[in-house]
Amino acid sequence: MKISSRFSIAVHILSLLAIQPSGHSTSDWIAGSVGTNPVIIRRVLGQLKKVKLVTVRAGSGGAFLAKSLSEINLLAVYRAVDVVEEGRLFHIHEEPNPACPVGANIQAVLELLLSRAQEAMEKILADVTMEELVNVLSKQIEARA
Amino acid sequence: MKISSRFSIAVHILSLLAIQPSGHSTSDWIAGSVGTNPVIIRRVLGQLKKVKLVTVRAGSGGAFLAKSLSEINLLAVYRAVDVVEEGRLFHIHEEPNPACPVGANIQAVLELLLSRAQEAMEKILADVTMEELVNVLSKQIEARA
DNA sequence: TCTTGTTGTAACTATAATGATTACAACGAA
DNA sequence: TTCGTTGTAATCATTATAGTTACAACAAGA
Repeated sequence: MKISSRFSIAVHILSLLAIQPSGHSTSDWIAGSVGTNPVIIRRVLGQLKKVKLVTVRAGSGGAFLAKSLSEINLLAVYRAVDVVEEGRLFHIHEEPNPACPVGANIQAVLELLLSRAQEAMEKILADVTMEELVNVLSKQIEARA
Repeated sequence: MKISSRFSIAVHILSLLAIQPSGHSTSDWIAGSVGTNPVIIRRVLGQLKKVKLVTVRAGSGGAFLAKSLSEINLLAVYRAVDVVEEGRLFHIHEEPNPACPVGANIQAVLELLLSRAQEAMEKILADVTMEELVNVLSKQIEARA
């Protein structure tokens, strides 16, 4: 099991739009940087557009950031691309036997404990903004230039 | 995307073995409590056996805890059933364009930041023992009895 | 020793998600 | 009006999950 690469692709797209704000960022051009098909990019852009993280120009083409980087955190991106149903990172088996004491109560206990683990993960995502990420990325680019 | 229910099934099995240590815990009987097929149970038991969390009696049948509950934490169970490849909760797109500054560096940055999120989640799992879980479960059982 | 119930596994199926791709109508600016 | 682009549907291959049948190997009691 892995969380869909839609998430990392979305972060890649936002980074491009931040670092290359002047360019004509068409789905074709973005796809060239991400290494995938333009349709994949359009689909992710559609999801980012729906939550107003980007604007996309139909017809003439091009995508643009709709918020400043400091206003975008990774959890918002993660939610936007819908890679994990909210509160449902762990799949708890759905039909334990209600006639068995353990079966009747295990779901509630697992939900309680596992949601904590999930929340810890999401808190880290919420605490990282695209601004910080782009800073790290820019330093990395300079260091290897 | 969801983390396979093998994990929650494994926790269910261990809870049963803890709460019902006297019984004859065959895969058939366990399957009745979990609400699935005995073969599913045998496969999970096989994984738990491999890391010495349980012993299983071939022939005459039955599974038994091989460690005390306080020695088993949820991360060990999670690892045992192999639901997430180590360090790979997030699938980072694999072929960004090395000729593009962002493409050439995004993987390293994402790996750094996302592994932190993953580690935060796993730390919670590591901090919960089966002993604590069974305590919570037992209280839940009593409260609803 | 034979019988019985169980485990361990292979093989197969159905279902769902992912990622890629083709195709094309709708759009917008030059 | 043309041309490049977006938005979206449809299709496909691949993979993982969960369930199921089948059966050899096994262990212990009768």
